[in-house]
Amino acid sequence: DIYSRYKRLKGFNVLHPMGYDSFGLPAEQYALETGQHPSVTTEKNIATFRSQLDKIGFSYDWEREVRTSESGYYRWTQWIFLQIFDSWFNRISNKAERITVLVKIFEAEGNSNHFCPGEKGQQFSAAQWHSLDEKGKQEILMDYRLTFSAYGEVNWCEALGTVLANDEVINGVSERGGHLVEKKKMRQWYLRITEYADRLLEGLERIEFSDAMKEMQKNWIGKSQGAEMDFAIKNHPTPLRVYTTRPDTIFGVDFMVVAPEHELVSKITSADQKEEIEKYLTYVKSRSERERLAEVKQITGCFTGAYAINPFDGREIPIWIAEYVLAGYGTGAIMGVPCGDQRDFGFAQHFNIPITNIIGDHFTGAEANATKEAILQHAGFLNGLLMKDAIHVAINKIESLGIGKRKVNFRMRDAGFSRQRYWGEPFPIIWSDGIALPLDAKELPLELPHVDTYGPGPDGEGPLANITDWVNLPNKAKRETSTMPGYAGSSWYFLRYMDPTNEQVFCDRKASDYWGQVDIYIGGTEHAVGHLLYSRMWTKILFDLGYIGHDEPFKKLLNQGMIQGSSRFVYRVRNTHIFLSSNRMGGTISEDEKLITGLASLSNEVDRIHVDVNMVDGVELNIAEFRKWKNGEYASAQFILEDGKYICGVETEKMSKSKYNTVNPDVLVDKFGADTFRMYEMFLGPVEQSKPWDSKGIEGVHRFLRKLWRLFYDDLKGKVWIEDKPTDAEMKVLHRTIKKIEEDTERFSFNTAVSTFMICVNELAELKCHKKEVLEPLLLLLSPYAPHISEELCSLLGSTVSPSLGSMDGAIYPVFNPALLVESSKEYPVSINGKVRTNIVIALDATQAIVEEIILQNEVIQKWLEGKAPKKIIYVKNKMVNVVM
RNA sequence: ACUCGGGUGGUGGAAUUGGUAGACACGCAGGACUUAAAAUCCUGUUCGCUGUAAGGCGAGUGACGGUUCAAUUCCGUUCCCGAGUACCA
Repeated sequence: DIYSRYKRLKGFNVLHPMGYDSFGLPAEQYALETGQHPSVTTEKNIATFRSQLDKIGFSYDWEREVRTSESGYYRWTQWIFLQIFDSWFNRISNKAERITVLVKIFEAEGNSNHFCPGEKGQQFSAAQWHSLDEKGKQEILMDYRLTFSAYGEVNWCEALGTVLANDEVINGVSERGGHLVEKKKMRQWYLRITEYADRLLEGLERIEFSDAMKEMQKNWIGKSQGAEMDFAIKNHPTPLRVYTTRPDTIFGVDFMVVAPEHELVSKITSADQKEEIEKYLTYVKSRSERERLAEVKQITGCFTGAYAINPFDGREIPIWIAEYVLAGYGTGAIMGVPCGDQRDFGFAQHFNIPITNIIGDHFTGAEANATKEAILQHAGFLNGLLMKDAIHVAINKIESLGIGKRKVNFRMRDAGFSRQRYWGEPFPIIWSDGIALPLDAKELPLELPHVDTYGPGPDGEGPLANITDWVNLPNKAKRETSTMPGYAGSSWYFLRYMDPTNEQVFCDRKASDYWGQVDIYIGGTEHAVGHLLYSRMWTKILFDLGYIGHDEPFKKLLNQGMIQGSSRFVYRVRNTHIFLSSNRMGGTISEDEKLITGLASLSNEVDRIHVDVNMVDGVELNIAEFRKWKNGEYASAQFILEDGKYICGVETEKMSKSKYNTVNPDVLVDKFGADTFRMYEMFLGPVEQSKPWDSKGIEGVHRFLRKLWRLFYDDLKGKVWIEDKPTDAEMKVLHRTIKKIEEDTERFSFNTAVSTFMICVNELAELKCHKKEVLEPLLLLLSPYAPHISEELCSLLGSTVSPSLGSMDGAIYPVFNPALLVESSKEYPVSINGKVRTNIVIALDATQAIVEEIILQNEVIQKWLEGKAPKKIIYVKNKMVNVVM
C-alpha cells in the first residue's frame, strides 16, 4: 500500500487490488469445527477481514475485488481448466496446442514424432489409431492432455473414511482423533507441469526474482542429465530399469535399491525372504514421504533375495528395497555405488555389503567420495579414463548395446489437481463409460451444490458424492465428485483483477495488454514451489493458446518476510486421549496417575498438536476451554499435569490459521490509530525478513507522530505553523529527507525510511521550524506511510493538493533539489595502513586524483610516510582517506 | 535429511559498492517540570580495564579458521533459528 500510494503521487496509474482466495481446506476445516456451512463462515470472515483492512487505511481499488469461491469467478477457473484439458504440449514447437491438432497428427502419422508423455509411453501408427474405438482413443489422448486423470497415492485414513492432507497427518496418524493413516491409490486429476519444466527454467532468466527464489525453483524442477539402463535379473524375464546421473560408476555397483512400491518387488522376492519383505512393506506403508527421506541416520532396508546381472562384467548384484528410494522419481530404482555416494556407502556399511573401489586413492574406506575427477580403476572398458569423460563413453556403450539410453530427468512431478473435498471448484467433467467428457463452456459455471453435511462420500470420495441427484445423470453418466485444489483459483487471479466484471471472457485481451505483467508482486518464499510455479505455468498455457500477450505473470517479485507467531503445543500420548504437560514427558508417573489414566509410564511416543494461543495464558493451558474446543473433540481428554498446571510447548513459526497462532491488529489500531500501526509494522525491520510479532516498541512511532503534530499545533497555543521563508539549514533538512525517503521507498527499505522521518522531525523540532514551505512537502512524503495524519494536516494547512487521492494527471511528489545540499569542504580522517594519523580538508566534490595530489603534497602525511611512495590511496567518499603502504 | 534464508548491545534493528560497527527506536538509569500522575523535555546507555576529569587502552557483528592495508560484508568448516519439501495456499 505504501509503494502504490508513493507511485500514485509520482503520477503513475496504479492497479492496487485486493481479493479473497476463499476456497480450500482451512475454510472447510473451520466449518467442520464450528458446524457452519463454509459459504457462511467465508462470508463472515471476509466481512471481518474487510473491516480490518479498512481500519489500517489501505487504498485498495475495491471495485476490482474478486473472491475465488464465487461462481462469477470460478466459472472462469473452470473455463481455463477446460482449455488446459483441451491442450497438449507439442515438444517440437515447444508450446501448448489444441487436442484437435493432435488428433489430426495421429490420423496422418500416428505418434512416431510425438512421444507419449503418459506413464505407458505407448507407440502407434496412423492405421493403429484408426483401428481404436472411441474409448481407446480417449485413453491415449488422456496421456497427452495438460490436465489429466490417472491413479495416484493419497493419505488414507480408514477410521475417518477420508483422504487427509499432509497437514492433517502427524507422525503417521491423523491429527483429528489420532487414527492410523496409510497410502492408498485413487483416481486423481493432475496438471502435466513436467511438460513445462524447460520453459519454467528458461523463463527465470527473464524475470526479477531473487537469486534464492530462482534457485529454489530450479532445484525443485531438478533437471538432470543421465542415463536409463536395464539390468537383467537372474532367473526372471523382466529386466530392472534404473536411472543414474553417473553411468561412469557402473563397475562400482555393489547393490541395487528398489522403491518398496516398485511393481517388480512382489515378483522377484525369493521364497525365504518373503516374510521379511512383507514385514518391511507394512512398516514403510505407515511412513510419510518426508519421514522416509529425512531420517537417514537410521538406515532401513530389506534384501529381496534376487540378483541383477551387471551387463559388463557379469557380476551378480543383490537387489534390496529401502524406504529412501521413492517410486515417483526416475524409475523408482537406483544402482548403489558405495565408494562414490555417501548414502549408498552408509547403506553398504550398515548391511555389510562388500564395497568395490574403482577410484583408487580417492576412496579412503572411511567415507564415500563423489568426485568426477578421479581416474577409473578396476573398471573394464572405462579403465584409465577421467570420470567426467567416462560418463559419455559409458552412455555411448550402453546405447550401442541397446540396453539403455541417454535421458534427461526432472525431479519435479506432475501436480496433483484434485481433492476429495467439498469446498473447492467442481470439475466441469462428466464420466460416461470410463470417458471423461468436458462440459461445454456455455454450461459454466457448474455451481458447487449446497450440502448440509460435508462428511466424506463412499469409498473415500469427496462429500459431493453423497448428493446423488447431482452426481447421477442420464445414461449412467456421473459427475466428477472431487474438487479442485486451493491453488486453482490463485493461479490466474492477477488476470481477473485487470477485468474483474467481464461476463464474456476471463479477461479481455485489451485489458491484459494494457496492464501487462504484474510490475511488482509481493509474496513470501513459502510460495516458491507451489503458487509461483502453478501461476507461471497457467500464464504460459494462456499465452500459448493466444489469450494473453505475455508468458510470465510477474515482472518483479519481492519476498516479504513472514510475521511470525508464537505457537503453543499440547502433547498427546499416541493412540490415546491423554495429554502430557511439556516437562512431564519422559519423566516418572505417580501411582494415582497410573490408576486414572491406565498408563504404565511416561516414556510413550507423543504427537505434538497445535492449540489455539487464545486458550493459553502465557504457557499455561486453559483446560476447560480446551475441552470445549473444536466442537468438543477433546472433551474426554485426560491430563498429566505439573504443579497442577498444564504447560504447553512453545515455538516461533509462521503465523497461520492452521497453527492457531494468529493475533489481531484491531486492538492496536484502536489504541494508537492506523498511521502508527502502519509505520510501526514497517519499523519492525526489513520487509524481506521474517520476524515474530511484538508490539512493545510501538510507543516510539506514536511519539514521533505526536511530535510531528506539534510542529503544526501546540496544546496550549493552538496553531503554530507560519508562512515565513525557510532558512538554508531548514531547506537542507527537508531536501536531505526527500532524497533519502525516495531512495528508501524505491528500494523497499521502509524501515529505514521511518527512521529518516524521525530524524527529520527531531531536527526540525530542534530548529524550531514551523514553516509551511518546509512542512507541506514533508507531509506529502509521509502520506504513503501515514495517510490519515498527512491528509488532515494538509487540509489544515490549506494545501492545494490532497495526498491520499494522489494524482493521475501529474506527479505531486516533492522534487529533490541537490543544490540545497552542497557543502564546500569537509575534514576527513586520514589513516595509514588502517591507523588514523591525521585529519585533512578536502572539497566535497573532489575526485580520486585530486585527493591523491593533496595527500602527496601534505607535509604532515609525508612525515608519516618517511618519503616512501604509497602503494595505493583510497578515498571513500564522505567518509575517510586511507593510504596503503 | 535435502533446498533456500537468517544470526550484530538488555530488545527490534542501521551500516545502500569490502572502508570510523551499533543510526533510529524500545527498554533501563539519572535529572527537569508537577502537590502528584500523565504528557513533554534533557543526560547517559556495546562490554572489560583504567583515569578526579577530558580521556586512554583492549575486546567485540553465533563459533573456529582463511583472504585483505582494511571483513557484519568475501571464502572454508561448524552450531543455532526460520521457510519449503508435492493434499495449507
